[in-house]
Amino acid sequence: MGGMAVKKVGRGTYKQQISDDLRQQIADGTLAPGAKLPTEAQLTDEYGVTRGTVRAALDILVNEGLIVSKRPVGYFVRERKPMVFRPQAEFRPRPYTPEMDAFMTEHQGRDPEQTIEVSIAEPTAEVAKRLQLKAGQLVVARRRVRYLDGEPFNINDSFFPLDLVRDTPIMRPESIAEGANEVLASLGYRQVRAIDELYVRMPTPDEVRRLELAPGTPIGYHVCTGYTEEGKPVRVAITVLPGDRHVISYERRRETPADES
Amino acid sequence: MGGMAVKKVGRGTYKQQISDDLRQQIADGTLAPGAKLPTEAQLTDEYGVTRGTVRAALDILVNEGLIVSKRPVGYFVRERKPMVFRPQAEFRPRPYTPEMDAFMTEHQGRDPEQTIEVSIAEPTAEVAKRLQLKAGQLVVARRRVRYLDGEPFNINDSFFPLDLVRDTPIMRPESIAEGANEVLASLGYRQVRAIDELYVRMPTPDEVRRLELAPGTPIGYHVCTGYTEEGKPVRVAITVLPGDRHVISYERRRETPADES
DNA sequence: TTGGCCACATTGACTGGACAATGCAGACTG
DNA sequence: CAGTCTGCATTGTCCAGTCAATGTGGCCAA
Repeated sequence: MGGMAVKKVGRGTYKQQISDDLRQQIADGTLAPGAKLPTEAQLTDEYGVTRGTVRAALDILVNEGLIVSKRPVGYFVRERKPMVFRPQAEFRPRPYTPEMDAFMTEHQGRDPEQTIEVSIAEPTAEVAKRLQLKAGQLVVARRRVRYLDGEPFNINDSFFPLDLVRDTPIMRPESIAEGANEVLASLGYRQVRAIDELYVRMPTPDEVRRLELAPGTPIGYHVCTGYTEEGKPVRVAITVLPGDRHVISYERRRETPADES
Repeated sequence: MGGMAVKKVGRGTYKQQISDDLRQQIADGTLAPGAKLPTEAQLTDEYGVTRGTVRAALDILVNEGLIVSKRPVGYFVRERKPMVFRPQAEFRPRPYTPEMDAFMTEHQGRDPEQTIEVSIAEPTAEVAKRLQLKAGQLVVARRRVRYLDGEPFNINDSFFPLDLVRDTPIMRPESIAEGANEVLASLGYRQVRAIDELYVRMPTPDEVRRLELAPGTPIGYHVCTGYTEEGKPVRVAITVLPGDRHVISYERRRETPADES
């Protein structure tokens, strides 16, 4: 066969074939993370289809989060190095087990920053329900965007009933050295229980913008509700975690030595 | 204005405009969950662009998981009603708190099924690392697909070191009444600690097929490693959770009454 | 009433173009 | 040598069309 290498027919449509081939090459390391893919024009020649078809194939991989396009340079295999997100950290300072480190890439020597914005607002239905607020009750919203090495890493919005935290350090738009939970505790609202909910979904355009997400990046939407000993909810924290930058991790211990399902 | 309603120019490209308009209508309820969108032809007329452009706009929404196309009927707004996935359930039978029910849709009166497939296999690197296996050591893989109302809900693959579970009920391809964990416990490998890792990503084509996922559906990839009192890992369970069908939930209690970050 | 057949509306896949936008590298200039 | 400009390869957007695949619903016959 001469110069015109036209791939023989395989299974499925052209765009399926092309994206399958490329996906395979990414999986087996032929195309390593960070590597440049063939250009659209090259793939057009190679498979003997039009550029539109090649673009459709590449779009599939983009939406799977496997590649990104850097206009006008080319397409590249994405690389991901997630950091560990541990919701338990606030209740459990450092009872870390050595086994964990084995399969997790820690972020060390990176440069953390954050922006803080505090406002008094009407709670969304989502927040009002979890804080068990009556109509008209307001909340204090502390909105943070956290950066690592200058890149946005996650969004963290905390909500407190206004009645509880009026004229406290929580309402100042700056970092709270001792932590917001400690401030609540000193006000008599020590949290002893929390419920975490985690939703997995695609980001809204707003989240894409704020977190500078590449197409095909899903997010974890983490809602944490903190309760006092009496069962009163005093805090809702919503964290948006880009899937390509986080691993969420929990450590659990058996509590009842007896039965299980 | 007469019949030919051509939308005036807004911000961004045509496909951005069109997808933004539709997304807005979905968000504010003009297009309710389950509602049918205008056809491609209608949108083509309405915006005065070609069908290719309209399709590009619709593709955006499909990949955001907001709509699905039902060929050849039309596009529809997706509806999601997630069930609760509680990794803690195995260690913590029913210490349920009433607050939880408030914001979660429980699955009741649904028809659960599952398929089970057992094999002896070489562990993947992912599994071998977590089970701290040496090269050549084999594992028993119990692969399950769980269905609810006839639809696949999640994939659950459990891996055990072959040495530990040879000739036990774990190797039989049927449901284990008392639970695999109890079998392990009776063999002297009672799990008292577990580490959960959760990755958020787009599914592989294989996962799309097995879980019958609609395009634009991300997944939660949950890896649970169970340890005995002595710190020996005896079980790795990998669960693939479609984002549109699950909420992952944890309940936490303060353990050290003292400090926090 | 029931079952089968078929037209039709609608989405899916693809062709073959055109022009715009943009980062990069190499040539040019001071 | 440093800075600027410019050509160019490459991706982004869009047009105007063709043919294929497939549920749906209506029509018709048994």
